[in-house]
Amino acid sequence: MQKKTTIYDIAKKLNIAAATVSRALNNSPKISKATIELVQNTALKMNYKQNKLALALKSGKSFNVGVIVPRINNNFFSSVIRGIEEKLYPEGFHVIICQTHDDAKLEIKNINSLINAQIDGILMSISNLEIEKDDVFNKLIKTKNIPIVFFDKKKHIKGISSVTIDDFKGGYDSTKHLIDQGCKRIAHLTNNRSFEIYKNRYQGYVQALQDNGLELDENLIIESRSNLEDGRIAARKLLDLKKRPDAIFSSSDFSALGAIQEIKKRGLKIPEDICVSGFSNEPFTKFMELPITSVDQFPLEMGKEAAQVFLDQVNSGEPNKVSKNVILTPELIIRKSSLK
Amino acid sequence: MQKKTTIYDIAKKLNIAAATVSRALNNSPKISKATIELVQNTALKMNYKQNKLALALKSGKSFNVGVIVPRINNNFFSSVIRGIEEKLYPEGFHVIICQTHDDAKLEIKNINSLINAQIDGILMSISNLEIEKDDVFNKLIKTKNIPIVFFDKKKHIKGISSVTIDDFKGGYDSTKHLIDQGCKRIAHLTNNRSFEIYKNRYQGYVQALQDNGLELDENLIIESRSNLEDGRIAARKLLDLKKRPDAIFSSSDFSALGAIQEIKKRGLKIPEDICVSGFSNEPFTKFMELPITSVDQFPLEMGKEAAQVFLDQVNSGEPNKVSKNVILTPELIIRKSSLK
DNA sequence: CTGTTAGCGCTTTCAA
DNA sequence: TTGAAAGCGCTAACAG
Repeated sequence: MQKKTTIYDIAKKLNIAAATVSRALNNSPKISKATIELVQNTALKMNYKQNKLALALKSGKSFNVGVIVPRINNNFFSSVIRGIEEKLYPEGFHVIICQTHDDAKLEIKNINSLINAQIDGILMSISNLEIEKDDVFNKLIKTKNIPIVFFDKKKHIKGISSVTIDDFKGGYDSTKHLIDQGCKRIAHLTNNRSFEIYKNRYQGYVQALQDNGLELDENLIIESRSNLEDGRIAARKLLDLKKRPDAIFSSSDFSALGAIQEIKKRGLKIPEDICVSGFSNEPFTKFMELPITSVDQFPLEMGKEAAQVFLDQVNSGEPNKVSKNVILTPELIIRKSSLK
Repeated sequence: MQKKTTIYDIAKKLNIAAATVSRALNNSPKISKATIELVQNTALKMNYKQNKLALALKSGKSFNVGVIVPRINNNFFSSVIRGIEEKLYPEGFHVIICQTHDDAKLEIKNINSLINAQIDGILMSISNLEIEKDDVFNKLIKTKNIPIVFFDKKKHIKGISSVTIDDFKGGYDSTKHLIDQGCKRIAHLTNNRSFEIYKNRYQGYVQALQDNGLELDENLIIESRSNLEDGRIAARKLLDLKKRPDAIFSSSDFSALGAIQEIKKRGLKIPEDICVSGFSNEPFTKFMELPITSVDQFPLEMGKEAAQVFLDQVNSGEPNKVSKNVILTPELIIRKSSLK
């Protein structure tokens, strides 16, 4: 194998100083056109590749940003990531993706790994609240001078920016739509309401009921995680009630799908007997034989916004002085599962 | 903001040499227990974090490996990545994920970005063949001394390892199963057969027909990409034939789903009128009201194997001397869509 | 067991 | 317009 060519190799070959090569490569205005051209041509010929590591060591910037998400194999997160990439690539940043698999320990580990890798910032959807995150983040902000941007799931921490959607509106609109369909007993599949997103969707649901003179029945509110199995279990509970619901607003497409499977299994008809709506507008909601009403969170936009906030902070010079909270507006997508 | 602490800060505080600190931090056996403990404790107190960049610059290794895939938002690729992570994290490597979105230009760009980031290896599912990849890769292997491992989609290049599944068997088994169901006119949705995976699935299909005395009808073979729309289009063509098929073996779950949608739209019954099977065992094939027969490619295993091959090469000292071709065995998962 | 020194590849003062 | 030299943080060879 042949050694990588460095600016010294070029310098030696041309009998000039390495510093000159460096400047020429960077198109410094202080260097004569002739030298610049000469250097750049020889660099090309010698197959020179800049060593970013050295640059990073020197400048203290790595031009890498870390993105932490629970998992990448769903449309929502992978779209957010795509949005981040689209915004950041042109600026010369690379994107390092880490998955937490909803494991708090792994999340902390990921953060530390990223710090070690000298990333210039972290964009993340926080996946755990049990550990005293504030400490971790406060240390992060103070010790290093690294901007952090939360998207989707956030925690309110001074100095940390966030990009979220108006989950309250998402919950409100979904519920209102079900009410408009004539539903009177609307159930809600919620999730850990320590997370703002779930709390807000829940509150939107409550408000819509209230605004329309419907009573809040605690029996119709079930906490479950965002997966099929939990959706099925929740549906079972609801269908076993003496007075079963005539609609379900789920804060997750996955549990909505689970619920649908269970409802059908019992021989009930959707939307005739029970209307169902989900949240996130995952592609499968559209592809199903029975397409599912859902709320689009504009993940691509969310990613772009998060990246923009990061860029703003980095470019501001004082990364953690300015922090910003962006709230995007979601859109209810009405499909067969709730359309009587 | 406070400057990051370096080994020099620790050294100064303890009145010892930086080298000693470095050794102590690395648990060198040449250092007294007392010093080691002292150093490590002060390091902890001073909130010292090793600067991996400096380490990388020094050692020439970054402990980062790059993974390049067309996209991360499908189960297959995200599972492979998960497998890679599981194998590599414990070894101290980090995983940088890049998406090509099937764009050849972007793929080359990604490779170069990764090289620039000084990654220690590349694991990838190659997504384009049109550019003279050999050159790119040969240069990569010779100039740098970086191991490359192909998984899923590969190209046969000397010195490059690969981990794939036995696609021939996947194609053969699927077709044989359809034949066993009594199907006589079995169509095949293939894809660009310049890629070995599609060629092999196709050949398995052909062989199964032949072994069972069925004739190969070119009209029943349609080239399409792995998405719903292409599946629909292909199905339309097939259903418009004078003698329409009684089964479809698709080399993609996505186009299988598209085909199913089209078949239903025409009022035909699955599996009664037409049996359908896909490839990849994407989760939705299981969740559908009509679960789809598919071929499991064991992506988690594939990722682990690819990572192992990478580790073997790195640890061999001469990364590109040893290359290895691993072939995993797929499994046909039979579901309603093909079970008469 | 520990210190000194050099060097990974690059940029950036300071001088010329 | 260019060169010399220092330094980013770390490790490793050599010396003691």
